[in-house]
Amino acid sequence: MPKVSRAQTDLNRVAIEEGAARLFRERGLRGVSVANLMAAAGLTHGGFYGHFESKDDLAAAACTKAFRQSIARWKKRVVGQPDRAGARAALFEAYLSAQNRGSPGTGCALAALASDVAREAAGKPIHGAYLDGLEGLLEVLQQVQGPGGDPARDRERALGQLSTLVGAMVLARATRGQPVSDEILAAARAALVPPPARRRRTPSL
Amino acid sequence: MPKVSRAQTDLNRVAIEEGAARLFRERGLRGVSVANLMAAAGLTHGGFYGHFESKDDLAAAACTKAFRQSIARWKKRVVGQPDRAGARAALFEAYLSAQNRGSPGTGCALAALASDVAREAAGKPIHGAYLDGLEGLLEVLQQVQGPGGDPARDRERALGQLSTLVGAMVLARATRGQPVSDEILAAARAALVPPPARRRRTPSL
DNA sequence: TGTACATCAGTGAACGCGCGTTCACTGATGTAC
DNA sequence: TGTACATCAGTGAACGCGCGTTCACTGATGTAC
Repeated sequence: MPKVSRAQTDLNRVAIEEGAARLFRERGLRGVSVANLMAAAGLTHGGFYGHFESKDDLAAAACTKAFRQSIARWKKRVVGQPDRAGARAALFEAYLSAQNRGSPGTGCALAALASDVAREAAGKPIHGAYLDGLEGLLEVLQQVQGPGGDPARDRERALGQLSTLVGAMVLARATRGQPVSDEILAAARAALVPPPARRRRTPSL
Repeated sequence: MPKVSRAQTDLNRVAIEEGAARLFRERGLRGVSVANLMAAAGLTHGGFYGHFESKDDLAAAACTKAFRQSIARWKKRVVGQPDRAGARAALFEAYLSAQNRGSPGTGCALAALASDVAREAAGKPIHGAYLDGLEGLLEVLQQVQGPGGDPARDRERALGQLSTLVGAMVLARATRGQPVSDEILAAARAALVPPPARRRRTPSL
């Protein structure tokens, strides 16, 4: 039909979404133009509206995609841990790493897009995508609380931990290159990972 | 000299900075134009460069001003509290309120500008202003830790608390209007203000 | 299987618009006498 | 105190540029026979 096969068209759409998921997290919703987004997929800007209704439409799709990546990564980290405390420690240490700080484009959308979503007009489609993503990450974290807590208490704990994780990451990124940036990540690890649990992570011969 | 007295010129500069401190926090550094900033002070855009070298220059000045406002407010809240735990509780409850969530323009610059500062190029003047502001707020929080902790431990605790505060606020703002937004603020209060200290705040007849 | 043709994904010029910054000009203010 | 004039804060048009979106066009693909 067109200059490109249907299969390639589908691949192009995926490439646009994946590039957008990375670029929006790196530079913000207003820091990337439609032309930038298409160029990242090897295309020119004119074809954009064959794939998406608007930039807002793609922003919501990219947000959903970014959260799916994070949720899958969190679940993968959780399995294979000996217990819930170990699973939490594994999540927190990975989240609060210098590597995660330096890679917003592949990191947590919760931290990367929070301010952008907060400033978007109320009706924009990204709000729903962000909310769903938050609930998805929260569910993973909630299931490694306890043991023995009631679900409401576990959800509250998970929300508190999520706040600390996200706050530490946005502050560490805003102060990148300064000593305090590392201090922030270390302080959040100290607050979230109790010393006994941390010691247990080293092989106990 | 010009159409306006020297005294009025100084007042105009202050008005531009104060409007900028509010607008940048509300809409982000790229969400406000020079024309918007000048209009907020009742002026037209052409005169901007008589006051500031560039938009980046004003952004740094506005950031410093915003932090000064927050630091003064934090200090004011701390004095008059019976003890350090009470002072922390007063700070946390005020910070994690629905009112603060709804007023980013007059709220904490740490939360409002974190993502914007993280995305600014390394050499931009706002980085220094943000760093100084963070240290200023941190100092207030550090001095109400303990009692009896060593300064390094107090600083670490304060950085952890700051992370939770900022993370809860950016997440609550990103989910404004949804039930989870209130849940986040409540969860952060539960994590930061221990139940005994909370109970002590109610008048004990 | 081979051919003729309709389809439509992608291209690139163009739309109106707002951006940060510059600059010739204005006219009330501050100063010199 | 009154007058003449130099100063410069503020104005608004203009600069080149990039934005989101539209659209006439292209030409390889998929289809009908």
